[in-house]
Amino acid sequence: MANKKNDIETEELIKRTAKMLFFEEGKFNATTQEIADAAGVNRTLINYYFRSRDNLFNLVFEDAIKSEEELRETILFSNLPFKQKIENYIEESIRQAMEYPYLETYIVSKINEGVFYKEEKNWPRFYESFFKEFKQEVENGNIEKIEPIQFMLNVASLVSFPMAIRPLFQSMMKLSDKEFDRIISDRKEIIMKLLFKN
Amino acid sequence: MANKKNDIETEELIKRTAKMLFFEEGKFNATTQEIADAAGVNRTLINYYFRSRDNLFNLVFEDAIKSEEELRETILFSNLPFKQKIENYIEESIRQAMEYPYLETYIVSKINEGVFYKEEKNWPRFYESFFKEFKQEVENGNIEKIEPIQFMLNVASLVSFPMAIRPLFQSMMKLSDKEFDRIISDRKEIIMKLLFKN
DNA sequence: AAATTGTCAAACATATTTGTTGAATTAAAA
DNA sequence: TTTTAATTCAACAAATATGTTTGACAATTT
Repeated sequence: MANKKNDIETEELIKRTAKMLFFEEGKFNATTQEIADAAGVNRTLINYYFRSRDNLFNLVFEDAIKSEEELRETILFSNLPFKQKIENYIEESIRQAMEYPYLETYIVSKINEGVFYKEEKNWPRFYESFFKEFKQEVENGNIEKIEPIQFMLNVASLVSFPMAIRPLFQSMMKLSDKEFDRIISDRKEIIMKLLFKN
Repeated sequence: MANKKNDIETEELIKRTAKMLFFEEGKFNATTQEIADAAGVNRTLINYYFRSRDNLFNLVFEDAIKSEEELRETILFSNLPFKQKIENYIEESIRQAMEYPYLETYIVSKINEGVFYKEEKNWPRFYESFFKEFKQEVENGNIEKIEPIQFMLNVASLVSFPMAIRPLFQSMMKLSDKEFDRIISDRKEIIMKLLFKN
């Protein structure tokens, strides 16, 4: 059994193409035809492999959520010192954001459409150890005293928002792609200096 | 000539309803039928007043852009001291964001769809005076030395992002509406402390 | 060689949405 | 009261998107 000619390739190709259209080009409402064209395959293959458009969309969406979760988890729950964790997180977020500029926006807009968030874990508890470390840093005088959740919001905001509004911001400020990329690259250091006292 | 019965009301009602659906409820893909239902009028009236769906959408979109521009301009180019300006801007942004939680996301997603940004002004020049003031603040030691554009990104990010990801963040962190509103309300002070040294 | 699998192509049914039209109704203006 | 403008209703055409079916073809297993 298994596969012939193209092996799994085509199924993966379609998924990857959808991913590219969504997250790299921001075409959130791509039709099956557009996806098929971009992938260079027949439209019927989308139904052949994924049964329905919704199915494909959900698969891609869950992949996206998962990859964001993994990013958070692997870094934030590592054994590195707190400050190092944050630094790695910022770095990795920026890297991901440059690869998939529209990923954040896509997830947000999906949630807005009512796509429910899979809540397998109890996040507040999950974050408890992280919060503990954070409080320690505050006590040590390395971070201004605020709620941990506000700190998280600060980090996420400073990292993700610029990418989310990239098209708007670029056209407003008349920035070339290159200029914007440079600005983003400079952000890690800026954000770190904002978040930590020393 | 002029108007009978309902005066301008209905036309305005439809526009306001669309605005509500988009910016308060996040229904970015609302159909003409949905808008008509929400407004309690017949669907044909949308064509009657706005000729086409696109037209209505563009009107609402331009209104949105304009109100954001006005917000920026009236505050950032006032005669208040720099720090006061920023404080007012944050305050007003938060207020607007609580009234229209999805406004920011809507604009971003529209831009992503390729709706061009009306560039009547040359923003970089427009911001020059603001940049000047900023540099003065840096010299006075009130703000960490960074590029003005990075400062702007910081402000916008810290203010707008939390609202943009509200649904995602709330369900992730299991926060009630009330709790989240409280967190947002606390942000002004937090952001100010982050941005200014003293 | 025969059966299976992946792929394409064309055609079709169905659903959804938009925009239009014409007739009827209501209420206000003249 | 007559006229006019706002509004509803029903029906329809056209466009677009989805999902299904069927037949063909090629390549690969069996």
